[in-house]
Amino acid sequence: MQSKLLESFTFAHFVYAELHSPKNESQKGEGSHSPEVVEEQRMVDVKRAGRDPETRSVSLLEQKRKVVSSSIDVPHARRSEEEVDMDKVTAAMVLTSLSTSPLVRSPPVKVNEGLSSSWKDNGSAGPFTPSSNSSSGGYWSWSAPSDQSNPSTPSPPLSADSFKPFRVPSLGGVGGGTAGPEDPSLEEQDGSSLLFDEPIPRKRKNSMKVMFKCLWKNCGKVLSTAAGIQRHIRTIHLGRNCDSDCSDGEEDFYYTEIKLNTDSVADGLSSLSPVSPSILSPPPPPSPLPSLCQLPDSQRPPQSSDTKEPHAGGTTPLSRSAPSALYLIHTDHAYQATAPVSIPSSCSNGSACTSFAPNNSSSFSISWQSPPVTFTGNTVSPSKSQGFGEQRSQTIAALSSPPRAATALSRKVRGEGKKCRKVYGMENRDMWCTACRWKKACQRFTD
DNA sequence: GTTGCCGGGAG
DNA sequence: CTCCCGGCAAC
Repeated sequence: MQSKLLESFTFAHFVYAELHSPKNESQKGEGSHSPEVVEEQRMVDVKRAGRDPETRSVSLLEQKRKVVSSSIDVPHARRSEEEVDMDKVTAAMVLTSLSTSPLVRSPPVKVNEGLSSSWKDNGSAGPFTPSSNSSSGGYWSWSAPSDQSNPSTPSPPLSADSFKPFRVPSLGGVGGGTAGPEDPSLEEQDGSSLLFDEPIPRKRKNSMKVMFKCLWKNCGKVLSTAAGIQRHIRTIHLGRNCDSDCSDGEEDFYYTEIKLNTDSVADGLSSLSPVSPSILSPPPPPSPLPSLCQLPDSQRPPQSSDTKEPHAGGTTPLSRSAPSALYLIHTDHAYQATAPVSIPSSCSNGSACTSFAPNNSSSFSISWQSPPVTFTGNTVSPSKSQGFGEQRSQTIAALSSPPRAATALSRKVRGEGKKCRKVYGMENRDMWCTACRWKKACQRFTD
């Protein structure tokens, strides 16, 4: 493994190898390091692929989404011109690879752990340890601080569209120089906390489903993955047949994220949309379980707060040729109109409902800025001249909201009488009525 | 903190 | 369907 690694680092990244190879044998004693190795191998692949168009497709399939975070960090850390170029290429490739894999969201946890450990190792085993300075560390010392500054920045992959930021380098030619180091560190906190608080959350069906809707005129296609929608836009609307290589990220402006509350909505949507069921990926990872809200949060911020930095830099294409986003945005609100019904229930505990925080409404998320402007009630007006999208959405709203409202009202008030639990106690649980045993409404001592 | 129980998962 | 439990709201 090590030798392979070294080989692959021959060109631009011999540096990288230099930093690692001396330590590689000794540093492995900490914990789960196999992921690390794999991760590094992946990174190498990406880099190489950036250089070699032929290997690209192969490596793309292999590394998929996981490279993402690492690939963005590396350039940040060392900003040589080469690295910048690589950065662009890498970002583009990541996009491409993502588009080939609808699985983007499911497994980030494990990956991140591996990643973070890998980066931490980078930091700790870096050339700054006195021992390693002997060889070549001194020369590269300039890069080491940045290595350490963002050692574990794996947060991006956490979210569904976390890859968006990676498009950035290719967009504005950020050049790696302007990117502030603050953002990674900030993200680091969120990501890690989210990740490590609940390593293996109980699998629970999430009622939230994130879809991505094409805003192009008369299209309205809805896909379950951002990558998919990007590709759709790129190929169908932007007429670009080439890979994401030649994409400048413009696609991002032509789709929007939709959050669907209920399964019924999702079903309705999926059945309405021309998406083949096979493309549909499972609902967003149920990972942060107590933080049902938190999950969507973590998905949204990357889109806005994180992407904001680059996007704010240049208010780009949106203005020039945004498709008839208007009616479609309206449609989106119609989708969201179902949200107010459920949001109180899921967010009333005040845990993490920052998804609608004002700071999130960056230039990117037009659709979030002006909530139910036109769609204020659950009432479905029997208007006949509805737009296609509108009509669809209203149907959906009508489908989804009533049950929600009903359930909100129908929570049984707590009975004041003693129940099995109180009467018999926990130790005599077998004497409880079955309902009590199953934590249902007591059947024995009804009120 | 405890208790009742809804919603939903597992089998 | 039974069995169980997370998590919420009321205490």
